[in-house]
Amino acid sequence: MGRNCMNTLTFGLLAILLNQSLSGYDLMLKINTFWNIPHSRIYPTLAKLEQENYVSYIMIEQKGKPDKKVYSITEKGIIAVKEWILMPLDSSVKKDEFHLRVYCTHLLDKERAIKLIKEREENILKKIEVRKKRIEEIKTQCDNKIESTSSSYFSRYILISKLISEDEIEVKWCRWVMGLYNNEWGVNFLDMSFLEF
Amino acid sequence: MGRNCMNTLTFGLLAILLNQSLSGYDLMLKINTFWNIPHSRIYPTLAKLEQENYVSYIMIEQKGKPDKKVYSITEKGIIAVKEWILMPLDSSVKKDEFHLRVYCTHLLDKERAIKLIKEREENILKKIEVRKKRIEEIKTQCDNKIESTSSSYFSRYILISKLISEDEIEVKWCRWVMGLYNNEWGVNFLDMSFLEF
DNA sequence: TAAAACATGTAACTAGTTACATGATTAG
DNA sequence: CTAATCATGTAACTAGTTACATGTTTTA
Repeated sequence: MGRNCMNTLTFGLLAILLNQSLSGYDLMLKINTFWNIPHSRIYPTLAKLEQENYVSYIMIEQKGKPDKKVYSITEKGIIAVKEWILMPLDSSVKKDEFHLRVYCTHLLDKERAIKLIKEREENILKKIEVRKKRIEEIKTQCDNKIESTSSSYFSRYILISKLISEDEIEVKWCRWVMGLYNNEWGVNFLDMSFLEF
Repeated sequence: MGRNCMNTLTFGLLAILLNQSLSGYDLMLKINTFWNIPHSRIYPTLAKLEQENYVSYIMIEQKGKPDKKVYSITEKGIIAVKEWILMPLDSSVKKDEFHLRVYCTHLLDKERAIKLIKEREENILKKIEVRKKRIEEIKTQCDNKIESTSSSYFSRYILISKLISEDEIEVKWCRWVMGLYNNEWGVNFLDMSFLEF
């Protein structure tokens, strides 16, 4: 009850509510940018946050759609986020099953290996398209200039830039690997020229 | 009992055992390259894999150290890995609390924001050092040439190259963001010149 | 002399996934 | 007419974390 119930998910929800008041359903959609959480975790967590006064909600009746609870962050919630953002951050390794498969590519013949890498490349290219549309939306919303580092547009802009840069480097890596499979290498491939970007 | 008990962890353990026979303790250390798993999950999982004949073990008595079980992959285990590596891979978003904090940087003053980014940069630079040592070990082990894409050195080499490239791009991003905080930007910073690497 | 490394295991907990449950509207 | 979207919730499960439990040797 009175014990500390704050975890990454609760801070994630509060972080999103900093910028706008949203329903549990919309929070679920938004938090999927950060990591995949199903609604089955969102709703009980919001109920808990509301009990502990980190958020409050109002019922909104809709026509043609079910009623919804629109949540807003409280003063207590804002203070909690400000404390959390400066807490020591553990740099744990993220689980990525693709990396585990890359570790086993030597088991595959050339065609199957290239298929694995090609599919990855295509998935990432699709992600980049979505993100570039998102960045255009942000630019439009703030009239093509970000007034200061204390604007939430700034945070969103630097984050999406990070995600795109990581995707772009992965596409380069995919192409480098496919090149290696197509014999575009000699004994000198170990000088890692791929990394000189 | 007879039901399918295979998950990402079981395939992770089998993938490592493909290259070398190891104890549960050493498997725990190795799998930490991919994601953090404590020994409390490793030991019961290995017992289950052994029951289902994906691995086998021999007891090794040691002087000055506790006895250990050294696990090896079986034929059944190798077949399972070969099937798994081609199974459809869900491209789910990885949980990264740092990204969530970046999303809130506009709440921080310049000094605190730079501290957050600087600490991230330093952590990644340390990771890069460790990985560059690892890549040198791999190069030494295979006498500075990777004979073919069917060698396990190839898999390990392309994987570590991927991790290093991702770390390097994140360092660049950190420096770009710190530059923005130090007013190295005009209205045109939105042209994303950072991404032209 | 305290901590870390080596080595294996279990217990109790929190986090995350999948399925069950309901029900209207809209798009293909 | 079937699936997707909007909308909220619970139940049952698997995955992952932290703590308990034991014991030796080596390093700081």
